[in-house]
Amino acid sequence: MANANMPQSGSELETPVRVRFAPSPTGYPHLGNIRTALFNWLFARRYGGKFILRIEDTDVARKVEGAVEMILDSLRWLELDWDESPYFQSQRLDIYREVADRLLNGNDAYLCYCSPERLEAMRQEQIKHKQPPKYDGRCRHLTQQQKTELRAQAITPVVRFRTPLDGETSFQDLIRGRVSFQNSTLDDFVLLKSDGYPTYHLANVVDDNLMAISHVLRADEWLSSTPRHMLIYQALNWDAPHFAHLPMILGPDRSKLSKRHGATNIMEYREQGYLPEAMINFLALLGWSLDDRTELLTRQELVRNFSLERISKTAAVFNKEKLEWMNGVYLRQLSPDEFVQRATPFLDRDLPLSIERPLHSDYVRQVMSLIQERAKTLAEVPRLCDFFFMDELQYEASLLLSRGLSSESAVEAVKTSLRRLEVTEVWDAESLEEMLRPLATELNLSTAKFFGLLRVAITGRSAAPPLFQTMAVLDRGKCLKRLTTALDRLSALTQAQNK
RNA sequence: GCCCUCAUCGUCUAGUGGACUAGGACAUCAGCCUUUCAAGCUGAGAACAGGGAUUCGAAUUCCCUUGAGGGCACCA
Repeated sequence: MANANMPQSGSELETPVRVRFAPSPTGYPHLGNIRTALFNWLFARRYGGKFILRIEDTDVARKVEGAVEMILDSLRWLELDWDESPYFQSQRLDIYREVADRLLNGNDAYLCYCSPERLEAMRQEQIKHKQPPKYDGRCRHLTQQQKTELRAQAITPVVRFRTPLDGETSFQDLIRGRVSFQNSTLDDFVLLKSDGYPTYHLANVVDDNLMAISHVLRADEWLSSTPRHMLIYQALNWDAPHFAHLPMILGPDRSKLSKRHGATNIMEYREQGYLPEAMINFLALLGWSLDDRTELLTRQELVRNFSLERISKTAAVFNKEKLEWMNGVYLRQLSPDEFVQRATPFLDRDLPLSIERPLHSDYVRQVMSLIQERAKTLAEVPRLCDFFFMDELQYEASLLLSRGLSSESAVEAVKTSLRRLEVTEVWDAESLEEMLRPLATELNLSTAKFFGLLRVAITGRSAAPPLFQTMAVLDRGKCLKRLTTALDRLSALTQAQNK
């Protein structure tokens, strides 16, 4: 791999590292956008450089309300802090105009009066004839007289770059090596639109130069526009930054990430209960690896070890199961207090409204200690523990009779349990187990059947945290009440069966 | 259609000519643990796209084919 230009350590840098994340507010940021932001951030932090945020809002028509805030919120959520307050290209129009004029004066650009309709028709025609769609250059060689006439028609022209007709343009990509393009396959692309806004190509080059960007780390989809950018740099006599085109993140169908791939907006992962530290770890491993075995890395470890050499060239399919697993690992690593703190907003949000707020924090703490190792996301915490908070449990009476338990022995078992529990002195998990385990033998039931029965009676479900701990957290009153209810449901069931 | 890029288990990846009977992780399956679930532990199956060439020796280098992705706007 060609890494001659890559910084080896802070002291050997030819120029300070300055990278940027340059999203356009035409949509909400998704996994791919954020992965790009992360790699830029890691690169800046690794080499003691600057991470710059630039909003590329040069498309007035496609601007999405709230997108800028969403971008900033995403970066804040993941703690990808930027060093220079966000730049907005829409506030720098005069700068691009000036550079466009300079290109015009140097004959590296020209005014084009072609209507969008003509261009569209031209493209259709080219596609129909299986020709590559390219601007045909009609306005490239206008005579003085034609120019005067067109100017008189009050059409606002666009500025197009005068792409060399032959030769080739190549550049060194830090990840892919040398990449070359025949200029003849390029066309005279637009630099300045008729609304006075620059296109991506112009604004991008101008700002990267003005902001002294040293390395452009961007997604692979930009690779084919890089020769255009190189041509602009050359025409302006500017040094180009180093380029590194990152492998794309693909949806499960192996196509570019888009709305139809589900949770498109990165903030939805927060809603779904993913931890930012898990997101960072997971995203870092999409296209980068430390070695042949390390999966779990802290932010600090990522910063210390990140390097362009270890970025892979292959596009990666986003694998949600692995994210879930990793999130579970991070959840279990949290201290109990921290878990409570992180889970509480989700409990407030998703527990049934009938449950009184605010939740009792000591009680929540006890419940969470039983839930922490069972959750893969914070969003599933409420439904894992709602029975701890509810008054009435909804469940099918038949659920009490799993594993071939007869209703007669179930009734007997619940009755006996109730009698004993009513007089149990100490209500903690250990005492409860000491009392109930021998009872299974006494009732001539397997522990699986007996405890399974009690579990459904106490929690309303067949899968729950360990029975005795659950009973201990719920108080005696609640447990006895639930057992009584279970008894009622069992007799109702028996009566129904006998009819 | 043209241009560019990429190609190792289902998925993320390790691998930079010999240490590869190709390693790890997720997922899957089986077993253990166990009052259920989860976690944990043990184990299993699972890949170098195909064909040439270079070489004493190719997952690793080169070429071709195939496949995949991206780009070809007054969008970014």
